[in-house]
This record gives sequence, C-alpha cells and structure tokens, in this order.
Amino acid sequence: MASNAISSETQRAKLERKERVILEAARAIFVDHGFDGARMQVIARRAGIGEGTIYSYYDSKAELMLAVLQQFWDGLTREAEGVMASVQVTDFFGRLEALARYHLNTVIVNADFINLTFALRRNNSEVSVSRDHLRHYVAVFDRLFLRGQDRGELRADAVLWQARDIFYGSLEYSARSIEMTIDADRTAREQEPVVHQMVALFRSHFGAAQGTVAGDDPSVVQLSSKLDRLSEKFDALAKRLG
Amino acid sequence: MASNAISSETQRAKLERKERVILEAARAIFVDHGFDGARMQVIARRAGIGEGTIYSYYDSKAELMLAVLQQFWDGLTREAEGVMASVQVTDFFGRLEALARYHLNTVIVNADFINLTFALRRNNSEVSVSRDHLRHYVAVFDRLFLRGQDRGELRADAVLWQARDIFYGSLEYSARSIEMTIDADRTAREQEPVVHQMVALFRSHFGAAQGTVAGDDPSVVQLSSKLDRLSEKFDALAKRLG
DNA sequence: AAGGCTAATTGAATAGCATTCGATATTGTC
DNA sequence: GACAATATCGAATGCTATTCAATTAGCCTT
Repeated sequence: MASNAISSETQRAKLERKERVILEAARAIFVDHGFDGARMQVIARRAGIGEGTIYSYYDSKAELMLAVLQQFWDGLTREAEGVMASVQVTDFFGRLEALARYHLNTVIVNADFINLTFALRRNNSEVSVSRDHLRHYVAVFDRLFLRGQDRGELRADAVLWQARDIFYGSLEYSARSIEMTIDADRTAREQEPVVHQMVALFRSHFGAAQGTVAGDDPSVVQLSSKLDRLSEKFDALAKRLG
Repeated sequence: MASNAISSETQRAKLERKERVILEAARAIFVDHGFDGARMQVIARRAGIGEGTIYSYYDSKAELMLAVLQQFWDGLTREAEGVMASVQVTDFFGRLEALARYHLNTVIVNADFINLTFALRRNNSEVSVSRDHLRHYVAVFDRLFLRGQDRGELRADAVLWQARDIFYGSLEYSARSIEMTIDADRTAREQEPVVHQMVALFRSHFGAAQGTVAGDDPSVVQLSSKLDRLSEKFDALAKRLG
C-alpha cells in the first residue's frame, strides 16, 4: 500500500517533470523561431523525447504554445502582485509608480513573448484565451485603483476602468514606442521619464483635490441626477414609440 | 506606335484590375477565416482565377495578407488625414477631440483587421512591416501634436512623443477594453465618455495654462458627456420620426 | 490575317510539416 | 515473474502552400 502510493506519487512526479521539460523546450524554441518557425521535431529533440510523445501531453502545437504563454502571463501576474506586496510605501501614488516602473520594464524586456501572445490569435478561441491572460494580469491594476479610491487618494468620481485603461494602455504603447527606437542604451534611459510622466498625470487628473473633492459639489450632483431622470424619461418615450 | 502604347496601357490596366480582384477576394476570406483558416484555393476561386496565378502577383500567402493589410492601414491613414482636413474647428483641442473620436471608433469597428495585423507577426520581418503601417498612421497624430505646440496651445515643455504615446495608447487599449464587453449597445455608448476623458486629460495636463478651463473639472466633464449622449439619442429619435 | 514571340494562366505534381497510429517499451500490480 | 495498463516512439498519413511544365492569350511584324 505505502509503496503503492509512493511509487504512483513518484510516477506522477516524473510525468510532471517531463511536462515541465517539454514546456521549457517549447518556450526556448518558440521565442527563438516564432510560432511558425518552430518545428515540433526540434522541440521534441530538445526535450529529449520522441515527436509523438508531445501529443500525449498537449493536443496540438497551438495548445503547447498556449501553455507556454499561460505560464508566462501567470508569472507576470505573480510578479506584479509581488511588487505590490513588497513595496514599502503605502500611499497610492507611490504604489502606482512602482507598478508603472515594473510594468513598463517588463513589457520592454519581454517584448518577444508579448508579440507571440498576439501572433497566436489566429482564430476566435485563441483571441479570447489571450484576452483572459491579459484580463487576469490587468486585474492587479484594478485592485490597486480600487484601493486608491477607498483610501480617498483617487477622486471619488473617477471612472475606474477608464483610469485603468489610460494607465495600462499608455504604458503598453509607450513600451512599444520605446522599443521601436531599438537603441538599447536609450531604451533604459527613456523609461524613468515615462513612469514619472504617468504618475504626475494621474496625480493631477485623477488625484483627489486636497480640500474640496470635486465630485461632492452638491450643485453638480443635483444636475447629474436631473440629467439621469431626463435620460430615463427619454428612454421610456423612445421605447413607447417602437 | 500609338496603338502599341494604348494597348499596352489597357493591358496594364487589366493586370491592375486583376490584382485588385485578388486583393478583394483575399481581404474577404482572411477577415472571415483568419490567416490560417484561409485556403489559397478558396481565395483563387473567389477571385475567379487559377490557384497558381496568385503567385505571379504575390510571392506567398503571407505577402498577400501583407498587401491586404497595407491597403487597410493606408485607408485608415488617409481617412484620419481626411478628418483632420475637414474638421471645422481650428483650435487644437477641438481637433484632438475629432481625431480621438475617429480613432476610437475605427479601432473598435475594425478590430478584426487589427487582430490580423498582429496575428501575422510570425517572424521579425513581419513584425517590422506591421510596425511601419502603425508608424505611418501614428504620424497623423504627431503632426497634430506638433501643430498644437506651434500654436501655443500645448505646453512648450511637453515631450511630444510622450504625449502622443499616452494619447494613442490609451485610446487603443480603451478600444480593446470596450470591445471586450461585447454588448454592442454599450460599445457605442461608452465611446463618447472615453473621448471626453482623454481630451479633458490633455487639456489639464498638457494644455498651456490659461486661467481655469471648464474641462478641468471631471465631474463637469462627466455631465457634459451625459448631455452629449442624451443629445445623440435625441437626434436618433428625431431622425427616426422623419 | 497568319505566324511567331512573349507573358500570363493553369491545375496537377511536389514538398514541408503537424498530427496520427500501430508497434514497442516501461511501469505497476498481484 | 507474468499480466495489464500506460507511456513512448518514429514511420506513415494527410493537409496545404508552393512550384512547374504545359497551355493559352495577347501583341507585334510582315
């Protein structure tokens, strides 16, 4: 019995190790050659196994790559969470800065992987999978923003998803843009200004004004609810007309 | 001589027409089936020609798709330039708003093509080609920003490429983000607030300071966008009523 | 307008590669 | 140690982009 359990345990461990070996080989070959350039035969050889064996672990080349990407994005998400957990400062803008710095650097350093992520999007199911990776990662940003609002450091009336899209999208595109200028030296140098620019922008535009909070202005609140009521009446009328 | 020149002219025209027919067929099939799903045979059949003939116009499937994308991005760039040329307002922020609106809508409507653009990036040369498409398109944004600075409406000390990256990147990611929420109705409705948010952000952060500008206050911005949405609904209803 | 030259077109043959599958080896159980 | 169940292997398969030898259409000369 005991030996039974142990041996099946070691068997499982062995399979899991082999799975990791395959993933590792696939990662290397995909990054070097891209999806199309990668040959299953080469991946198999690198993993030290037969070609057919891969297929008892992954259904297809695309799924293999998906697994590689899954691992990559999970790693990113975990790292981002690690940055949030370990950063010393507790104020929102300090943490925002740390996340911006981490993210920008990561996106630049791992440009290969990020390209691969989008290169895989050949059919709709793959598009939605790569979306899920991204969504999971971006959730780290969402949590930070939510917390900033709870702590009263972000304007109460800021639309969180808009702010998050601006933050994330700006950094991602800045990374691409920086990366286009090839020159590795400058690449390193350009990152800090972008990080500071973003933080300053968020501070001035989304930061809660010290003193009066804009969203609290009673006349504005009143106007807003009047508008909402009008809009509802309008919808009702439109509906009644067909 | 004359007949010679004319007939070779018509011959050329004929070839060009055939090229357009192939491109047209390819566009349709690629959009419907994605790059991998598209069969050269199907494209050929749709264009009403033999399979091999395509290869006397384009060297490979990838080049064919590149040509399709080239045409797409050229169209976008031309349209964006058209928007800039035709917009009535001359002030920077008015034009920025027009471009933001055009861009956001375009990216959402043509999500298929934009996915295809990145899906093609299988090897480095294709990455750089798709970068060139983008660069060319983004140049429209650069020109607007440069002009805004010349007119003294953008801070003299704003780093143009940073501002442009923030503008472009935010909108592109917002588009992806909006598009993720599938619901077509909301998709249309969410666009205006994003446009206004961006313009307000640019006004407050990159605009040359001149007293206080209404656009600074986000709650007012929000009210304004609510009003705009209501106004749009009103127009739609009015139109429907004749 | 007939003949000859060139360029364009065709679709059957080729070749590259992911995937399958029957045969073989390994592992676990009694 | 023998039997069953699993895992592994790599040659055979099948699917497609791409090539190519044969055919056709266009154009020019006389």
